Amino acid sequence: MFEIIAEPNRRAILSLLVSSQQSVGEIERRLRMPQPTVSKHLRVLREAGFVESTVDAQRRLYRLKPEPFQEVDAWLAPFRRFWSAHVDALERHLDRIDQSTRTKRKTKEKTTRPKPRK
Amino acid sequence: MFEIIAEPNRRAILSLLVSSQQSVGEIERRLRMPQPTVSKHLRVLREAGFVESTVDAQRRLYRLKPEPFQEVDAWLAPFRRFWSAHVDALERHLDRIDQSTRTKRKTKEKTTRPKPRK
DNA sequence: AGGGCATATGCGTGTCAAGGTATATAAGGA
DNA sequence: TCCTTATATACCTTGACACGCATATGCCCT
Repeated sequence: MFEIIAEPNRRAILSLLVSSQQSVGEIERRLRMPQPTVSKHLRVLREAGFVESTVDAQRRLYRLKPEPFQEVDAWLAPFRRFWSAHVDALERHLDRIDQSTRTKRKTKEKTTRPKPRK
Repeated sequence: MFEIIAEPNRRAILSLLVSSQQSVGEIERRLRMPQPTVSKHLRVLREAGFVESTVDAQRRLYRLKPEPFQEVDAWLAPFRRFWSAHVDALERHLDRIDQSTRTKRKTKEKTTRPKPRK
């Protein structure tokens, strides 16, 4: 599953689909990627459950499926608990990325974290 | 960065380090992985900023660094907003994984669904 | 039916990364 | 100093995969 999102073109496709569903041609056009490449990546994404497609005449409309993303999130969970212990230097980092999100998150996450034992 | 965590052995190492820092020998022993393999993966992880090491006599103690995980989380963020629109059957799933996080997130996120055009 | 558009698939090729084995570096203890 | 432990690196081989190109499949329209 991680191998799927390790491929930059596939991540680009996923990021494109997050706004709304797209046809193969639209993806090809927006990402300036040869059509067989798009189709092949879509196949991989479909078989991995990241996307699904519906038929619209000759076109196929692709859209995201939530499950794999949740699995990634689930894998990330233990590490999230870990890094919330290190909220010092990374506050600045998050500030740069998204000010408002960081602020909200900060108010609701307290730093009660497992310490390194040993 | 995604290529880093795409490798199963590396994910195993990261999961092992989440509890506490470990020496190369401990990782080798616990994961039953040849020592050069461990060292090579640790090198990749170190150069990608996932881990750092301190010297303890002849040993090197490796521990996690938070930054790359935050980046993964940041990449996941837009998709998280997406899948929270599909919160039906997966509610139970998330409940099992992390009760408090899910609840908090849900309160602040609205359901903005892309509509099927056509 | 035939032609054009939209998408999928097959094949050959090059690249890159992981594993195995051997060896190098370095610190500790006798 | 010599030996042992701990970790890192070098070299080679192999397999997976992404790409380009060509072609196949399928639907629409006239």
